[in-house]
Amino acid sequence: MPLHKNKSRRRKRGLITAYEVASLAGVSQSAVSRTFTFGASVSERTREKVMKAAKKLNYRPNLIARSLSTRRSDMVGVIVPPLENHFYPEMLETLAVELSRTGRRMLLFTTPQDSPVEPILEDVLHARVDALVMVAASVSSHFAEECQKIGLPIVLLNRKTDEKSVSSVTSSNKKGADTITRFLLAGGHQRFAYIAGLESSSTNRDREETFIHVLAQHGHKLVARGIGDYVFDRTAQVAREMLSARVRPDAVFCCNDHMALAFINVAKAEFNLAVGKDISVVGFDDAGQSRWPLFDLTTFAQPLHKMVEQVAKIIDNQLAGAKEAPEVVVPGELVVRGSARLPKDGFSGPSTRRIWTPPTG
Amino acid sequence: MPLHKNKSRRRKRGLITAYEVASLAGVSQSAVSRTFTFGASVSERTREKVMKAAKKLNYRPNLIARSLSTRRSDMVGVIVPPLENHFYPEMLETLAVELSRTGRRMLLFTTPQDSPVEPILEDVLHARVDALVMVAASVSSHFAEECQKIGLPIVLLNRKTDEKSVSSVTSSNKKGADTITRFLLAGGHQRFAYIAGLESSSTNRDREETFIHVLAQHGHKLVARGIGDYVFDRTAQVAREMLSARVRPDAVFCCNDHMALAFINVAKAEFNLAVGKDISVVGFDDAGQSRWPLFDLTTFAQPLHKMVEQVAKIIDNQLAGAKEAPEVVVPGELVVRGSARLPKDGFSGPSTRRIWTPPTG
DNA sequence: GTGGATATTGCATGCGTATGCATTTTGGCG
DNA sequence: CGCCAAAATGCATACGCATGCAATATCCAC
Repeated sequence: MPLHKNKSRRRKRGLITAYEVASLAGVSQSAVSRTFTFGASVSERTREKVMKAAKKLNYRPNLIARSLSTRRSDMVGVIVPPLENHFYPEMLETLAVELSRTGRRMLLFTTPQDSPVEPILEDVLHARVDALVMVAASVSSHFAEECQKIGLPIVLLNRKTDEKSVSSVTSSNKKGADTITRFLLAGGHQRFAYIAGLESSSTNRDREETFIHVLAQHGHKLVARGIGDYVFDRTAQVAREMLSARVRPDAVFCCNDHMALAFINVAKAEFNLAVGKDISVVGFDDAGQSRWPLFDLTTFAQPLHKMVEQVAKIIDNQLAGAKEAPEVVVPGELVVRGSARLPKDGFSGPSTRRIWTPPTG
Repeated sequence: MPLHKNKSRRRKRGLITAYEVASLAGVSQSAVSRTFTFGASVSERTREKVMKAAKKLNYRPNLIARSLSTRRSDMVGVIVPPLENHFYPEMLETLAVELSRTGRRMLLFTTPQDSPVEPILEDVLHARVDALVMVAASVSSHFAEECQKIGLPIVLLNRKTDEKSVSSVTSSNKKGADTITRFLLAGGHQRFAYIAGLESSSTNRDREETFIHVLAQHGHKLVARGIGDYVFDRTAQVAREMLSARVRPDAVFCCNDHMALAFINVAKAEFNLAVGKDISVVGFDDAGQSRWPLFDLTTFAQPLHKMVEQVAKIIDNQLAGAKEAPEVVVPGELVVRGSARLPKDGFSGPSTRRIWTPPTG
């Protein structure tokens, strides 16, 4: 059956290859490869011939094949926590831009609420990414070792770890919590409450410990504490209980903006409170919604761009052979809006963005 | 020097290969490959030997190499619009789960506000993804042809197109707008306003045209119209103008929830209006924030999961060789909350989730 | 012009897996 | 125990590109 013999490899997905371009351009496949490899040695004349042929055939190097050959995929695995907290979509977008800027692509993995990351990590490993960014997640020592063994750089974003082989980028959580506490104290508050995120998270620990500590230094302790687990609905429930209690706090520090937003929702909509007057609420992150008129949240801003830049830099260094896994802490600042009563002084910055720093001394 | 002869190629990133597993298991590399290829022909005995060796060496097939060989990357390119609108992070998460469920990984590309997708598409193409999902974006005919030529399935999500080679999944925009309009009419409203998204989007066209049309059928026309471009700040500005105008609308249909939230923010925080009483605001999507106490937004819910399931199904079919590019429309429903004055009747559904449908006839 | 240094080029091979094909083994049945 | 179909296995090669190495071509100074 010669009919079937039609071996014209009708490749459905098979695109133009370097060989075909080489053939059309009258050069070797190597020349084509070199034309598309930055820094390779090709004469201008050859390059032009190749480019012309490539354009004509609409050729682009097959990145899969390139990866196999170079043993680099130029892909970075990114693991994100539940995106309900809008700070993370923002981080994700920032990360996407930054990775793209450094010539890498992003393989995204999400983690459902309350579920462990471990199973996902398996997937990520086999995808042959060049590096791994874990947003607001932690790593087991087992996995950390595993990755170190195969030379896969891991960067934690918005979390820290004790693993020496794992890098991390956070903002100054302790400094932030310290500033917030002093800000609330300077505002003359008396009854402090804390709403915790996941208690296992380093971020929560740093912020809460500092809050408690500085309060204690000034002779205060919490009148209430709730656990929101970084989840809106749980936090809303905590808020209801806290606002219904005999002793109602007049200053609530929420471990992140997302929970602060939940708190404000309940305070305003269900308890008809004037937030910023009847009760002060502060958050941490400076997620976009904090600027929404209904929230107008005073919060310690994490410098998203700088943090993400650091992530990219760490990845670059590690892939370039750096051995140390840095633990980067980027400074943030307290953005003052209307959700908390104001101290008399300590303000700075342009009028559009009010920054507060504790009085020195 | 037998010592040095230990040619154990200390590859930095090079992991265990099928050959090494084969060697340890005492079989051929083919056997190893077959063990890890679903449906391949291997005896139970061989499989066990291989698995044992694989486990011992911590081996997993190199997906890059597999892709090169099979000409399938099992990656789907996903292009998302700015995530400021929280409906999209939700969609993204849903999509991530669904893709993962069907054994695919997600290569994510974001698009900055107000910038064209075209340049990104180039990137995506060269990444050798098996399919492309474009969320709330449109395609040029040029690109559509290009993709069809190389057999790359494209699915638009939350947008339609005239390109016959491009699939799309949307919810019933016209039905939704129709229901919303009748709901507002049944609620006895008199002065209608519309806030448009990007005027070039099919979604906006469908919703706006239907709104205008049904209003006209009942002898009404808009008293105001603004363009929010799906952007919070622009919408807030539009809201300010609209609420300051001589004739203030009593029913505002926002083309999506995100803009409705912006509108409510301004109405409540800046104009001190009781939304749902002084003025009715409805949206479209049922983004998570719509349920927040401060918004309590009445909105036409797009069935996120079903839509995403359809996307996965289309991809499966296309990769299995299907030629038609379906245009799927999934039905949604009006979720009634407190942001708009209620009609007397027409309600159904469990008490926890109030659904309204226009009275028949 | 000439020699030698330098830039360019092509050849051949490797990256790690999947798979067609030929061969061997297994299993079922008489 | 033998025979045949079916299952299992191994061999060899392709996937598309990058790159070390050796062979040429080019360039520059003298």
